[in-house]
Amino acid sequence: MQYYLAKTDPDTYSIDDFERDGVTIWDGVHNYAALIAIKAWRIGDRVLIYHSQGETTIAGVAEVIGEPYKDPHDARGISWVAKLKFIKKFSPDSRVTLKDIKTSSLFADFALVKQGRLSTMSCPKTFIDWLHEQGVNC
DNA sequence: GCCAACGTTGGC
DNA sequence: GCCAACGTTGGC
Repeated sequence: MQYYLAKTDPDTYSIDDFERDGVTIWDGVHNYAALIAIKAWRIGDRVLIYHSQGETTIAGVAEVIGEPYKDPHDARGISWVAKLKFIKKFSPDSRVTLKDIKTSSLFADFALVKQGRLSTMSCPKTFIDWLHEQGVNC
């Protein structure tokens, strides 16, 4: 089971929207490097849902429940999408922030820090271990 | 194939 | 709301 991270602008689609929907098709990813991550998603993998606006935080967790497929609505045939199930959201005052991740200085090589505009990425195991140490139940 | 111009994203 | 970073596009 692999961990990934997916960014979303909470003004467009927040963890609360996701909680309400329960299941969603994760779409809107067009960037080549980000698509590599989506295409690698497999059923049972976990995806950390990250808010990329406002307080930049890890807001919750999702699970991949459908194999990725080409976005039928993308005229150019570039984008891929996959079905995600809402698992949990973290209470707003206990969320791990981008600042926390940066100040830990352990993850300077992590794409979240190094490649600011990448919208989906895989998470190194060291990062997940660190999250667990922070008390993040993911 | 290169690179300038342009558009978009994300962080603040 | 602004702007830096950087990915993408288009002209050559």
